[in-house]
Amino acid sequence: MRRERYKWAIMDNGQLKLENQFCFRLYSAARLMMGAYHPYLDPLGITYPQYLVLLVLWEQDKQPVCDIGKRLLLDTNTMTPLLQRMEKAGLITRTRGKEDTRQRIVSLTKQGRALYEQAQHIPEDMRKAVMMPESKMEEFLQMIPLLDQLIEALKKLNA
Amino acid sequence: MRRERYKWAIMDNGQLKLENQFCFRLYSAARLMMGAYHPYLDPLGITYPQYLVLLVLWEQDKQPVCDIGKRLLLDTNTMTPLLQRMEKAGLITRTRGKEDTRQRIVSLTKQGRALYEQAQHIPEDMRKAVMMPESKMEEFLQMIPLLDQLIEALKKLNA
DNA sequence: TTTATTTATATCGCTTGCGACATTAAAATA
DNA sequence: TATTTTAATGTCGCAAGCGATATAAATAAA
Repeated sequence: MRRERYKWAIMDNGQLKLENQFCFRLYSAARLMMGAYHPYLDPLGITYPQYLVLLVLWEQDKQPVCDIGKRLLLDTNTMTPLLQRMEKAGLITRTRGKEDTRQRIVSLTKQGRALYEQAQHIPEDMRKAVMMPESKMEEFLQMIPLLDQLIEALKKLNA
Repeated sequence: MRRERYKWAIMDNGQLKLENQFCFRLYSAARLMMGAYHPYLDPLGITYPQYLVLLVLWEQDKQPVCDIGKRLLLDTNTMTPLLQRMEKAGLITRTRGKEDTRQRIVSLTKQGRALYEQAQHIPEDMRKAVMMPESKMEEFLQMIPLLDQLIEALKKLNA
């Protein structure tokens, strides 16, 4: 009994409590945020990761799998099945690279390109839905450079 | 051509670019952060979500599934299989509730409790590994109240 | 030019996460 | 008490993620 209390005193400073877990907050916020996209992505028939792929392709069509993966920080073991599903859904095509025959060039179909118009309102709608008091916006945006720093540090760490 | 440019001008203000996606940052940071836990969780033979369950049980043993789920913001369709795997791994037991026979009371096994000691160093190790310059710590911690606000807003939104 | 190495993609297996739905028991209401 | 509603758990199916591993093509090195 006394040993238990002693152990607590020297070992546990509360860092193993859920409330003190920075990562849990990140993990929860990310999950809930993806959930908040549902009302806007369901009508388009796409998931959030598929939306991310489309964002990349809308910026620049006809990219090899690895380039898209680099933007999204996802490896091919995630990208390939994801893209296969999008191909089956008629949003993209995957053709062999001409110069580098190993590559798969991902291109938007007419349908995939058409979704761009329907997606226009999403960022604004999400902003309104989530960061309800408009005044809070600036506070939330403060996180962006911090998240970017964190991501850069983690990219190196996981490399 | 001119129509394209016009459309761009009125519809696209760059919000559909990946760099302007707040959620993508959250999503990436959360994934990379979980990846950063691997070196510390693999030796314990647990995954990050399993670690979260243990955090909750280490705070308070013998809880029904729904209470753990409420803490982790996860529904039973996620919790049940997760707990079944943890039971199979010998970390917990799942017994029927006495007062409320619908409930499954989740209890730590000796093995599950023993992991508490081995987990003591994890928070500090993660901090050192990820937020490398100690000076940056305070900046990162600024995100906590903002993430909490965001999570609360999203909980209501997804409810 | 062989040979070794790296790169791009893919497959397999397993854990999560979650929408949809089913089941049973507790609680509330008629 | 009988009935309705709610709550706790579970199953099913599918989309992600990701470690491990395979394959083939491009590149570098010997």
